[in-house]
Amino acid sequence: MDGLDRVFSLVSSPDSKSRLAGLVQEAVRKAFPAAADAAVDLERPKNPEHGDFATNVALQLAKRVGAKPRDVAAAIVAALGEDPGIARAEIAGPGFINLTLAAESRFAVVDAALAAGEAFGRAASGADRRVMVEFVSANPTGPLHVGHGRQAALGDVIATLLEWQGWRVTREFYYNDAGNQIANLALSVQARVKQERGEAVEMPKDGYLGDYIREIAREYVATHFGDAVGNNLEQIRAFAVEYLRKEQDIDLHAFGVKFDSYFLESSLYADGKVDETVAMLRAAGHTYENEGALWLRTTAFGDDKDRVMRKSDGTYTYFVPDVAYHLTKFRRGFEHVINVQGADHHSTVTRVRAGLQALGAGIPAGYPDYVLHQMVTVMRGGEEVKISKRAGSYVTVRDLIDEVGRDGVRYFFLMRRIDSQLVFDIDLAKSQSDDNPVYYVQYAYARVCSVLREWGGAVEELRGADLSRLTSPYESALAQKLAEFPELLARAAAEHAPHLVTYYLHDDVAARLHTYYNAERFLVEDEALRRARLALVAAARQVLANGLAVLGVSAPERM
RNA sequence: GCGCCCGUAGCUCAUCCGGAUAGAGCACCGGCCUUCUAAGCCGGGGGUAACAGGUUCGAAUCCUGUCGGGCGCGCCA
Repeated sequence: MDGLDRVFSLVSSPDSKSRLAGLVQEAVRKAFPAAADAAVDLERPKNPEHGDFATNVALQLAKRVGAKPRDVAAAIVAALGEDPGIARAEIAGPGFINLTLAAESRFAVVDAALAAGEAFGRAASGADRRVMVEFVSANPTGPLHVGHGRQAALGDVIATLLEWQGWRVTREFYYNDAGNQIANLALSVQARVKQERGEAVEMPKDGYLGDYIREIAREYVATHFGDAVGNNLEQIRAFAVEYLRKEQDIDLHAFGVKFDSYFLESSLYADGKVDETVAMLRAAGHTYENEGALWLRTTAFGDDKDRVMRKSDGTYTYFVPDVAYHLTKFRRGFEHVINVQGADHHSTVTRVRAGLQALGAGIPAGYPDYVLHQMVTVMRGGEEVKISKRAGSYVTVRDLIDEVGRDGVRYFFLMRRIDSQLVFDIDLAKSQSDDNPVYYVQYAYARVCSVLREWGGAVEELRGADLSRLTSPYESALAQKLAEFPELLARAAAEHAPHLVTYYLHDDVAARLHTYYNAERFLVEDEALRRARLALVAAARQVLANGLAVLGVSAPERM
């Protein structure tokens, strides 16, 4: 039995939700054999008077078995019988069944968290299956902008969440290092190179105007010699792409994001993958020629208009290498692929999927998954910040990290729902106050560490504390929230929703800890009571540490 | 015009695979420091969940329409 299984069995211990759900399921089977297949969902009621768990199964079954919901609930409760883990089973409202755990079950999470340590919250549901998360994938034509930052944070944390569920994850970065935009980059740098050398040349139409183009040109001039140096466009292109890729790597490293693989669009041409894809599409019979261009009939696969594959000038649109690229993902063995992109790219979703279907290569219809995030705006001093000196028309990730720090930038990018627009408030992110969520959570962690330092908190000594001494409602509320951590991570992973983790850490753990500190004291005469309280906060510390680890945000022991 | 996302307290936002009295923080009002970080805590006021219909025992949540905001609609990527 490896570590993951061990932890999984711990959090699925006899006190867990899944065991209770099983018991209720069994009771339903006994009471209503005809409805034995009914799904039993347990939820955590918001109102503590409604017990530790509640199920609406009686309400859902009522119509099917032709009885009143409360009568159905009564029959299920009768069939449930006695169980040592359940203190009470009550029928409430229109027909909810509310289950209250025995006290020792309620605090079982404390020992589970202390025993599992850094692994608390991990699960094995991914079963070691492979999944690729592709994210950032910025063109090497300039510094990373704030949208890339949101993508970097989201992609990295979604990947981590999947790892915690037992998936084998590959983080991949796709470089569009071919095509018009790169040609435009090369021409822009070339113009600046010539200007550096005193020639009066104009910037190309639609050229890149940010200061970084000058930086690249200066660096190029400083390292390349000879009269013709400004004329070697291919060399300038290669130099500029290399320069910007290195820049992006530096920024991503500073942001704490690591990729397992980098895939170059240019390799698709070099390896014949683009030609192969075109040949496959033609052979599948979904292409046609019109006005000198080659088209793909994507309308046959749900698109609202057909798409050009090969332009009348003989070059391919970006769409063809995109399809070729996703074909390689499938052929590399990734049956599950998640692409993290800005919502401004949402039109590619249908198109790429249609192209993959048209290949007739046996790729499933919804392939790949997309996570599309909405746009980011940056605020400072109550006003929108739209430009940076270096990039000209946009704010860079580096600007944010330099000003706010890695932890703050990551947390703020993760804090909102993916499909909500995000306002990045620089002043708030920088502030050292409890208004700043990341500061608040990190502070809560530092303060737990301080309490345990002060009052003796070696985890080994706290395990096995007599938790029946914990009787305050603050304590059972905190324990219940800690017990939800594994479920919370499972849900965040399944829904690709890192923001759930930020709200959980802030509202459910950090805020409850502050309340608890104020309500109860640790300096108490009663040694056993003190140990029980310290064991509970030590479990909370572990949850905070693990949650922050998932987010890639540091957990400082002192602040 | 068409497609996707959003509209929840004065402000910033949670809740959304339908559940019980829609929750946090800020701001506002009133309390709480002999002990662990007061950078804190407790209590209070504040809601037609944009609007109008529909489905349902039950709708912020699902469906339809209207209005408002963002993004996209190229032989650019």
